Amino acid sequence: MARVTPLHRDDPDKEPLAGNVRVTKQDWLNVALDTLITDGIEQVKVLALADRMSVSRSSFYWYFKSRQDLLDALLDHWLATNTKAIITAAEKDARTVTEAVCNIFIGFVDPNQFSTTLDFAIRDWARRSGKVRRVIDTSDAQRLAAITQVFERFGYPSDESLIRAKVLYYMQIGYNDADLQEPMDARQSQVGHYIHAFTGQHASEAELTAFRAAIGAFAP
Amino acid sequence: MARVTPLHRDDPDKEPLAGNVRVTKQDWLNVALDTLITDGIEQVKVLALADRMSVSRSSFYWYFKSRQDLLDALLDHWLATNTKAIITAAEKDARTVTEAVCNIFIGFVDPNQFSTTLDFAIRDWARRSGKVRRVIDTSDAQRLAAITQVFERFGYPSDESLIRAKVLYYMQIGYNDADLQEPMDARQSQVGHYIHAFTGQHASEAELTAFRAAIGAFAP
DNA sequence: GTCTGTCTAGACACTTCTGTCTAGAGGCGT
DNA sequence: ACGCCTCTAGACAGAAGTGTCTAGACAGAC
Repeated sequence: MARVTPLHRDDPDKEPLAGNVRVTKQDWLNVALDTLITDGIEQVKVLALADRMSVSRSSFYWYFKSRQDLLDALLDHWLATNTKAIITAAEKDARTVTEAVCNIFIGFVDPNQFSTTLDFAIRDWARRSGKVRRVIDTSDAQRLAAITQVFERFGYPSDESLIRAKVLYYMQIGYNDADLQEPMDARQSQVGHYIHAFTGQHASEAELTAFRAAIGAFAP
Repeated sequence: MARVTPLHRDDPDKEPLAGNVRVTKQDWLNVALDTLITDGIEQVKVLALADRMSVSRSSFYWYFKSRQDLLDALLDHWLATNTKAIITAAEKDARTVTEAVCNIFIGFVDPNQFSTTLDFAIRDWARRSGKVRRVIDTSDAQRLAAITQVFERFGYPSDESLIRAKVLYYMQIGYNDADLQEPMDARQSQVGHYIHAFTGQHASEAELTAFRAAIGAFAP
C-alpha cells in the first residue's frame, strides 16, 4: 500500500513522511481538480480519487461531508482564480487599445494567471447543474464588463464597446472549445489580423513584436 | 401502463394504435436525442428513456445491441444534420461579403437548419470521449474551411480569410456556450457592429434591414 | 509510557446502472 | 383458426457508486 506522489501538491512542507499512507484535505482537492479537468465532473468519484492516491475510500468522509461538499469546494476554487485573472488582465494599465487587447490575450494564455482547461471543465459542468450555471453566468458578466470597460476607456462608444468585448471574449471561449489542438505559432503570426478584427485599428509593428515576445514565453 | 406521446415523433404515419405500448426504434432515438440535449450524454440511460416512454427497459435491447449502439446512432445523426447545415449556408450564393456573412449567421440561428442545443451537447460529449472528439475535430475543420472559402471568394487574402473565418466561427461557438440566455433582439440591433468586426467593412443600411428581417423570423 | 485525538481500512447496507434470459401477448398472413 | 414473427414484461445477475459504522493504527501531548 505504498503512497504515490500526489499530482498537484502546492505546499511541499505538508508532504507526509515516506511510507505514510495519510493524505491531506488539499490532496483530495488537488486530485479532484485534476480529474475534473481531464475527465469531467461526473468522473470525480470518491473511489477513483482514493485509488489514485492509494488510500481508502472511507478516508474521504473524514475531510468532506459528502461528495457534494467536495464539488462545492472545486467551484469555489475556480471562482477565486480564473475570473479574477481575466478582470486583472483587463484592468491593467495600457497606452493603446492594442496594448490593452494584448494584455487580455496574455491573460487567457498565461498558465500562471488563467487555467484554460479548468475554465472549460467548469463551463462543461455548468451544463448539467443549474446552480453552477448561475455562478458561471455571474462570472461571465463580470468578465465581459471588465473587457467592455477597456474599449470604453479608449473612447469607443458604449454600445460598440460591448459588442467588441463580446467578439473578443466569446471568440476566446470558442477558441478554447474547438481549437485547442492548434499550435500557438499559427495564432502568433496572424495576430495582426486578430487585433484588427477586435479593435478596428491596425496595430503598429512595434506593438506586434512586443506582443509576440510576451506571448512567446508561454508557447509549448 | 398507458402509453404517453413520444416527444419528437417525426413520422405520424408510424404512430402505433392508442393503448398499444409498443414503440419504434425512432422513438428511442428521439427521446435519446432530447435527453442528450437537455441533460447531457451521461444522462442517456436505458432505464430513464424507457420510463419516459412508459415502456419496459428490456424492450430497448430488441432495437439496439447495447447502449453504445444507441450513442453511435446519435453521433451519426448529428453528423448528417448540423455540419451539413453550416456548409450549405456558407456555400449559398451571395453578392457581397456582408450578405454571405449574414447567410452564415442565419444558418446558425435558423432552427430548421441547425440545432444549436444539439451542437453543443455533442461538443460537450466530445470532452469525455476521444472517439467523439476526433469526429468533431474533422467536422469543425470542414465548417471552418467552408467559411474560409467565403472570404476568399470575396477577394480576401488566403491567410486573412482563415483568421476571419475563425473569428466568426469561434465567436458563434463561444456565444452559444456563454450567452444563450440573452434575447436575440440585442444582437439584432447591434448587428452592424458585428458585421464590421467580421468583414472589416461597413454594411449598407439595405443589407442590414434585409438581415434583420430574415433573422426576425426566428426570434422567440 | 500512556492517553487521546486524528485519520484509515474494511465490512456492510443501499441504490442505480447495464445486459441476459424466458415466457408470453398480440398483430398478421394464410 | 392457427401459427409465426415481432416485440415487451419481469426476473435475474453483476458491476459500480455513495454513505455509515467500527476497530484500530499512529503521532503527539502529557
